[in-house]
Amino acid sequence: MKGEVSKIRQDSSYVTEQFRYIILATQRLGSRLLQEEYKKIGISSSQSEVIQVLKEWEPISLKKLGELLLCEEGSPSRLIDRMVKAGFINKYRSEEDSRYVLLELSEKGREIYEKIVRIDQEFYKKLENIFSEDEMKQVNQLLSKFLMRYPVCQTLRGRNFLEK
Amino acid sequence: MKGEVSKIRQDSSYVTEQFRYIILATQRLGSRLLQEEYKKIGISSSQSEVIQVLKEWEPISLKKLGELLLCEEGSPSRLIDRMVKAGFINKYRSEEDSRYVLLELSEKGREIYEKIVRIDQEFYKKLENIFSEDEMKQVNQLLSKFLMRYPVCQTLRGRNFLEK
DNA sequence: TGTAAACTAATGACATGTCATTTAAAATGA
DNA sequence: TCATTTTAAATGACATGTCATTAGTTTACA
Repeated sequence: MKGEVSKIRQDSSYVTEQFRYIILATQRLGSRLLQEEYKKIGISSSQSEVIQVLKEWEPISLKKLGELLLCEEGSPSRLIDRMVKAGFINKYRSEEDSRYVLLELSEKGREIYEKIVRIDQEFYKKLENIFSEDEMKQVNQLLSKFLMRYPVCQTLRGRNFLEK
Repeated sequence: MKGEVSKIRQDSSYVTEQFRYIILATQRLGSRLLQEEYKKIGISSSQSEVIQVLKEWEPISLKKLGELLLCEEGSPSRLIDRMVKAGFINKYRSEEDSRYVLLELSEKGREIYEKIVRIDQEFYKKLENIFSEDEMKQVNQLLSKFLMRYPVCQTLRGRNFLEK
């Protein structure tokens, strides 16, 4: 029986395949759990990430934002337009260089930032109930070996999630 | 300076936040690297997953497929329609129960399956150059603690990526 | 000084993922 | 036997992610 055969595979390729899908599943599940909470305050995960990056680096250009975001590459124009429309962000052209758009959180954006922080802290508590700090540190260090070989490590360093 | 402050954080919440984003970055990077390869043979990651699931479980209903896929929940009608259109999959109504649609790989689907396997094996070799088998096993076991608490573990067990 | 190159942002087009709703078929129960 | 409930699939609507192209501004260089 076909399903049965793969059940007993223990070759390294299988472990690697398992690794790949477990990382995928973990990310998706984590993302879904957070989306459920963010939805209650009327934002998406991507918007949450934008708000947190703005809180820390505002005012910031669209390009710089794009460099710091994990959720999208390039110029996140449409995501930002929707957030401007929703009232979370103020956007204006730079007076010094009209190529640049500058972004900052609005009052509403600051308010929702506080809610995001609470949601994230609750989510982190859930994770901390499952994993010890050492276990997470170990995973962080191990996966960093992979991440450091690619340009995404710049984004992570920019966000202080990876050391130099 | 705001960026500086978070750089020296070592509290557990920070480790957890780091963990969250490193998992996200790892999944996205892995996904992107694979997409680059899959693109060369004219498919997407989701289509690749569908083809691999069909190869192993065909013929299969849309609903069953949806249960086994990590890339989408519910009834993946549109993804399948595009793959039927592209010639990878044959689709027909069940004679026993017309609610069911049954799916199987076409000849073209079988051919591309062989290419997918090669792409995946190359990708796994890359991962195996970075991580030892023990390291990946450890990550698999650790993240399983999280996955097992949620329904996604059924999907993973169905795919033989999680033990009972 | 004027042109070309480089840079930033926006847009087009499409696939994907999510959530809700609708449609059609089968099962259940009175 | 018929009405109701359940099930499987399809569709609507929207946000997101990707890749390519376009438009406008600034910089560089001859």
